[in-house]
Amino acid sequence: MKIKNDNNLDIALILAKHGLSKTKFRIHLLNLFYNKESLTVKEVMSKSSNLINKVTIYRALESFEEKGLIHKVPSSNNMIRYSLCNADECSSSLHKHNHGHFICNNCNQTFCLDNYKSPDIKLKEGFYISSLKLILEGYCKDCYLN
Amino acid sequence: MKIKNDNNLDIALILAKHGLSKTKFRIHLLNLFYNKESLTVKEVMSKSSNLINKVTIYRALESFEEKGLIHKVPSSNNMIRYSLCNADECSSSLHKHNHGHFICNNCNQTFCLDNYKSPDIKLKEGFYISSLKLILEGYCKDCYLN
DNA sequence: AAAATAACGCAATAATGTTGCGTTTATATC
DNA sequence: GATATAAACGCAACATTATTGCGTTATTTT
Repeated sequence: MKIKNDNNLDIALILAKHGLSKTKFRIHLLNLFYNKESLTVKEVMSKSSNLINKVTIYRALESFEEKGLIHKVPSSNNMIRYSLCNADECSSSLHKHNHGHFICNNCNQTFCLDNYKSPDIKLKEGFYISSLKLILEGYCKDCYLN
Repeated sequence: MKIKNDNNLDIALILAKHGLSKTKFRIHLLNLFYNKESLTVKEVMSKSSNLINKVTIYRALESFEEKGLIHKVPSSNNMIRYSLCNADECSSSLHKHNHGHFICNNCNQTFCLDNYKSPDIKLKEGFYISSLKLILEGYCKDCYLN
């Protein structure tokens, strides 16, 4: 039986296509990403078995990023946050995400702003852009009112 | 004699206007910001006397931010980066920087992209935006070629 | 099935950030 | 200018987040 997520995607196949071994944990991890906007190491920990070692999490995230599956979302607190890549637009060398991210200062939930299109930025000659991201921070509906 | 930076600004006066004590270190720190685009704690350390305690640095940056002098620049590594505020547009409660920041992955130099104007983002009802930032990461002229 | 490669777990360590508290320095008041 | 008040500082201890080396286990390739 194939392992599928809520969106009916074949998670194991996606791992294979990106040259990643399909271990129990990595299948679980990729599923997490397909079911949530973005994740920090801490959040992955809390959504995984206590048995999984933190080193494994760090290394899995590193591999996923190298293979172009996920990318870092810049944030103002000191925790690295990862988000699924837009399969068509990203490669391991260039991450271009033309949607913005909204991060709640309180609950750390992250929302993608799909309707935002990035501007056409022109840098000075010689500069190389490897990623372009719009970051909004504030309070989400739940946290702002309470 | 008044202490002035390269731009001929009265640093001590700026501190006073923001309700901050003008200690040797804080004058030095604000000068650093007026002479460089952005700074991490690590960079402040290396540009300060060895005698200054790291706790003092953390607390000074926190105060500067609370008083609306500097703001956090989101980044993808796990180091908090601060940048001078645009005096007219920022208060302690709302940091709106409608220029982008380019951060070099190699040397960590940060460049302001003044010619970029942020889009007019509309979030769902109930959401509150406290900051809006465009982040570009890549390689600067010096690091890309070498 | 065996060999090669990738992933994992453990333990130790590094790097970054925080807290409490007593002391010093700067600012405000007289 | 002296005194009271408040802010900033330094130290030591601690907390959190991230990394490294290495031997073992699991997955993939042949």
